[in-house]
Amino acid sequence: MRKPRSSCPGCPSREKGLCGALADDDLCRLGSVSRQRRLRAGEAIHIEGEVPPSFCAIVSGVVKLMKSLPNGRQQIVGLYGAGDFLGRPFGGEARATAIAASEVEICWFPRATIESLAASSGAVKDWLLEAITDELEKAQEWIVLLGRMTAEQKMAVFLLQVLRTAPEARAARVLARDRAIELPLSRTEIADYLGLTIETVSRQLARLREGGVISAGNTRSLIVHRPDVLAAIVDGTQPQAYAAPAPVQVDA
Amino acid sequence: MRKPRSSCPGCPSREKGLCGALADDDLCRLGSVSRQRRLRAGEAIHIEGEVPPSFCAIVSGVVKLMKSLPNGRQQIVGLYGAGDFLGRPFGGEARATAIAASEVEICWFPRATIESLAASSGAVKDWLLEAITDELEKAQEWIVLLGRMTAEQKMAVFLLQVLRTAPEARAARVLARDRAIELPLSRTEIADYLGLTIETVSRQLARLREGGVISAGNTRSLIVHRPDVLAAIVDGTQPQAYAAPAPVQVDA
DNA sequence: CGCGTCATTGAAATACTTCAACGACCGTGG
DNA sequence: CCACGGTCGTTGAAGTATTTCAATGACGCG
Repeated sequence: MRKPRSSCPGCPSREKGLCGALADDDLCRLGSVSRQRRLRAGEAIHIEGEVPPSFCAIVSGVVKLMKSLPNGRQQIVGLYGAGDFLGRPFGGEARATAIAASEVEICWFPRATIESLAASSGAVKDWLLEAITDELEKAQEWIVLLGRMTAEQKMAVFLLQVLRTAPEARAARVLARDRAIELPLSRTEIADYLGLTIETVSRQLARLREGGVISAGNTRSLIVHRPDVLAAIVDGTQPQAYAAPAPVQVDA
Repeated sequence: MRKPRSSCPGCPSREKGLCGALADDDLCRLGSVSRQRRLRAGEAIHIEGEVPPSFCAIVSGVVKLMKSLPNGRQQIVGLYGAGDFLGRPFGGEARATAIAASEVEICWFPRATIESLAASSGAVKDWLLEAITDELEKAQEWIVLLGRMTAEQKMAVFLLQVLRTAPEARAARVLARDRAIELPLSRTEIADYLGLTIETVSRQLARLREGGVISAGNTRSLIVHRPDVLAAIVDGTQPQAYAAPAPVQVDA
């Protein structure tokens, strides 16, 4: 009957996520009511203004949290990946809409289960507290980016962030040259994330390409030749013209 | 020896703040190690990169949380007032600098006390969780403001926010006409809050003045004649030219 | 093959910034 | 008391980054 500690093998929530903070019997309780779900890109998980009936953990894929303005413009206020948790214990209705940005697998629990789990377990509250604190810190960094950075700097931050969260990031140093990356977002989504227009995003990428900092694969992938230049752009060194093109050229 | 529930009379943390969530004996424990402190505008409470030795509750005044960029530009990432709590249970070093924006009174506790309090009391954790969740939601709204709003809209949001948090806000409806308000921030601070330059802030206020939406007191105070116009500016109705000047004129 | 979506590129418009000068306010010290 | 210097806010003019509008190109799918 009991689920052993080794249940959900390979699920990112088991190690770094919420489920790792759970005692065995709580994990069992959660496991018995959880349901896996697979979403296609564009499908909504919960919608602004509605009370989400559930919490969920992201098993794989990327989810974007968005807010819309009356005029129809949108802004992505958060991005979540494998191991991240979606939903808040307090707060009735959702203040933003969560949508799958790629194909996404989620693990899905009734609201009441998590709430009673949190009520009985200090460890669960601790985990939630820490997760939300992290999220707040990221949000504050994003505030700085949106308030005080140029389009060029925003683009550089974004690319470095993708570099950092790429699958083989731990092994290869973030500043290693000539690394290929997959962009988790479309141009429109990048624009909504960085507070720019899609055209500006496109032009900034073109500029980086011309400067030899990156080179294009297809639209969803590219190679970052000079992450050091991206970093220099972010802290405002590297004023305008980029350094000499990457010495190591890829085949072309 | 025990502090009765009626201790710290008038302190905003007792009703809506953390101290309201405390059991009597915990409150006593906290009271015995707390110290009041008064800060002048500009004094720092804790500094980015340093481990704050303490937590504190704001008794009166306004505290700004700021982050600095390498180029020296600054961005306010949060604003805290009476009853708000400063400091996080997790997280060693502070990720931002907290500075008194006005004359401020704080109630000050050693880090260890709060941490042990949180460890033993579920109610304290709940309070922290709720407080941080609120803060995150505000941060996300600010992300939308910074990413997608024009200077005019940002200014309108700011004025409405001041209107909402003004002392007599509960009594007078937020949308009541001709209310006088005190600005809690200097022009420079408003600029750092809204992600603008000081000149743009000044010009937007001038425009609102010309349109009869507000009128000037001294630099730190003004009268909002038409909060409804401010609201219309925020949702993008009220394209450019403002409505007719306020029918009710102040003496002049 | 043609259509729809998504990305790129160009040219013009514009919102905001930057640079600069000026005015108001405030406390200090003569 | 008034002159002085400093900080802070306002205003103007010029510059620039980003947006907007518009056209074209690439890709995928029926």
